Amino acid sequence: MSENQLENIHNLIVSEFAKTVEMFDISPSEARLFAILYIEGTPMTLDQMSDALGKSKTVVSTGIRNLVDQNLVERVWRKGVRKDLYMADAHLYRKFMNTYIHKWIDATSRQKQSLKEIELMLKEDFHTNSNGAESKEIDTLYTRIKDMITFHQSIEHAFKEIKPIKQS
Amino acid sequence: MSENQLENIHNLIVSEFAKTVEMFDISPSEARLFAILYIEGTPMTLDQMSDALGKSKTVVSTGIRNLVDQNLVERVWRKGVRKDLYMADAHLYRKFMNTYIHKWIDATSRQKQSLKEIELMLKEDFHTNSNGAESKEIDTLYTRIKDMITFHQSIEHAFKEIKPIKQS
DNA sequence: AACTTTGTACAGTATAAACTGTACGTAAAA
DNA sequence: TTTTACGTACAGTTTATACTGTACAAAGTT
Repeated sequence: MSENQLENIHNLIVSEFAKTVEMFDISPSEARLFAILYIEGTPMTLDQMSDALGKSKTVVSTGIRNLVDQNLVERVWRKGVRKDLYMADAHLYRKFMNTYIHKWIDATSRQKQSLKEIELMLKEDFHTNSNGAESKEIDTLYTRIKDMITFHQSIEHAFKEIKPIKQS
Repeated sequence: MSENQLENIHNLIVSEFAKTVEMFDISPSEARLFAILYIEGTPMTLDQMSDALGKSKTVVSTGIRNLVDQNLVERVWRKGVRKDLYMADAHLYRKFMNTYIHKWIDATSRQKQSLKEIELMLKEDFHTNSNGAESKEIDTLYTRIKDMITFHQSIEHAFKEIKPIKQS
C-alpha cells in the first residue's frame, strides 16, 4: 500500500520532469527516458530502462544514443558488470540551457548570414536593370530583408544576454 | 529571365525566413505561410496564399487561423473587397520573442509549482512511517526534486533576464 | 572450441500528422 | 428571390513518425 503509493509519486515526478525536458526539443519518449534515468540517480542498464519506460529495448537503445550524442547522458563503467550502464548528467542547467542557448545563437547567426548573402545577390543583379513593376518589388524585398536581419540581431542579442549560471 | 531570377530570389528569402519562424515552435507549413505573407507585405486572400504556398485552400484556412490565434497575423478589411484579407504583423521581435519568452516562463513556473506540491505529498506521507529501503529512495527523490526546482528557477531567471527590445 | 548474452541494424507494422476534395452554411451580387 | 462566391467542417487519403520483433555481429563465459 505505502509501497504502491511511493511508486505513484515516483511516477508523478518522472512525468512532470519529462515535460520539462520536452521543452528543450527532445521527443516525448526520450524525454521520459532521461527523466527516468535522472531521477533514478544510479546507473541503469538497457533492460532496466526498457522495463521502466515500458517500451522495447530497441527504442531505449536508439534513444540513449541520441541522449549520449547530445551529451545529456554518459556511459559509465562498473567493475564486474557486463551490461552497458548509463547515467544522466547531474548538471541540468549547464547541460540543457547552455546547449539550448548555443543552438539558438548558431542558428540565428547562420540564417542572418544567409540573408545577407541574398541581399548581396539582389544588389548585384538589380541595381542597374530594373523596370517599374520589378523595382517596386525589389524595394519591398530590401525592406523585408533589412527587417529580418534586425530581427536576427535582436534574437542573438537576447540569447547572448543570458548568463550561464553555476549550479549542480 | 530576369523575371524568373527575381522569383528565385523571392523564393530563397521565403525559404530562409520560414526556417527562422519554425524555431518558434511553428509547423513548417504554417511557418512558410507566415513567411510568404510577411515578405509580400500587402494583404493577401486565401486563394493567393494557396497559390503561393502550393497547398490546398483548406490548409491555408486552418493555418491562417492558427497564426491569427497566436496573434502573428491579422485580418484586415479593405473597401470593396469581398474576400477575407490577411496581413502579417510587422513587429517581428515583439510578437515572436516576447510570446516565446512568456511561454517558457509560464511553463517553467507551472512545473515548478507541480514539483513543490509533489514535494509536500512526499513530506506528509513519509516523514513518519518509512522503513530502511524505502527511506533511502525517499531521500534520493527529495534530492532530485530540490535539484529540479533549482533548475526551473534558473530557467525562469534566465528568460526574465531577456529584456524586450523595441524595434519595428 | 562451443555456447550465452548483449546491443543494434533492419524490416515490417501501428499510430499520428498533414494534406486533399467534397459538401454545406453563410453572405454578397444579380 | 435566385444565383454565385467564399470560407470552413468533415471524411478519406497520403505521408511521416514511432514502435516492435527478429536476426545477427561482437564480446563474454564455460
